[in-house]
Amino acid sequence: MSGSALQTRSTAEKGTGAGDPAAQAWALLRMLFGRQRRQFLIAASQLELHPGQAGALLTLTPEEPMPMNELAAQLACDNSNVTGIVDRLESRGLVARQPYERDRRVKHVVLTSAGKRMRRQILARVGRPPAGFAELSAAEHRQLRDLLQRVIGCDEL
Amino acid sequence: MSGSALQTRSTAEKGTGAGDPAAQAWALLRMLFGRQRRQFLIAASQLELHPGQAGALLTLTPEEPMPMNELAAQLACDNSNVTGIVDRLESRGLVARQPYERDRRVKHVVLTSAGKRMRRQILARVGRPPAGFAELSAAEHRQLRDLLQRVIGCDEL
DNA sequence: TATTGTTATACTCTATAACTATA
DNA sequence: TATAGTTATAGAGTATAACAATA
Repeated sequence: MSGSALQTRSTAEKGTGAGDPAAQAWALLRMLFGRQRRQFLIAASQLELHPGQAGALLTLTPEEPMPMNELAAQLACDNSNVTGIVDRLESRGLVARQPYERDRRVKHVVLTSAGKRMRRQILARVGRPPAGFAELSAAEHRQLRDLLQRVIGCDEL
Repeated sequence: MSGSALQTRSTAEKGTGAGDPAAQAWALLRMLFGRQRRQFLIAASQLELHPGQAGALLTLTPEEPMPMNELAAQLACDNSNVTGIVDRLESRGLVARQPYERDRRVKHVVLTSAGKRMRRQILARVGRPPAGFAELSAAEHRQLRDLLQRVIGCDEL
């Protein structure tokens, strides 16, 4: 389990650019999604984490605890699944379960310091933008940010 | 296996917008990645496909056959893994293995017509851009496309 | 000798259903 | 009655190692 068989090819990224600029822009975004996914899987493998475990570590914020419930929703999987994922992360000392006083059915998941360290390692591998990103000017970064805000429909940030 | 427990929440998408416009733009892109991933998992579940199977169907193009080898690289997983995924897709009649004359070690995977139909169904659920995307003007679509081209470092398209 | 794909193994992911404890 | 989390189960994903066929 050392990620030896994983590679970073980027072939088969063609045949998607037909049509108007809107279709082309969306095709480029989907290409970015694919690259990001591959990079994520490779990073997880190198850190000896299964994809679900790495996803959970990224979903958990270093600051605030998250109910198992919410974690399942973020990972788009069943609650019973999260039980197992948190079990394994807990047995490796990466997360901990905390009781929640205000509703005693709920358990909160928090990153341990080892978990925060591991999360930073994942982010160091997948959380950095591609090389071309840094070459944009400050004005272009603002332009891109504003366009993405409207695409997402998110007024915060 | 009917996707009943899957939801589309979009909470916990905050705390990532600190810093300069570049960091904000990248945070927005990562937010889009997360949304797209959740949408993909929900779509796969609704179509009674496991994530790996749906990923394989999306990776295969309707036109040209792909070696098992290449499919494994695209999915960032081991060759032995692809054997099982293709086995199950083949038993459902969604793909077929083809011999490759020029190198008889290689087998090509092709989508059957049922497989192409299923692929279109996946794309109908995850291949459409978010609502905000359609609201951009033609000029803004071109702007976004050009910025993304430079981010990706891709001169085609 | 190296590579493609398969098999065997062990472990993890995933959803469903049934269960406990709490609300 | 409804909800949060667990358990049990069955099937699928995942990497490693060993193997056969081919290059």
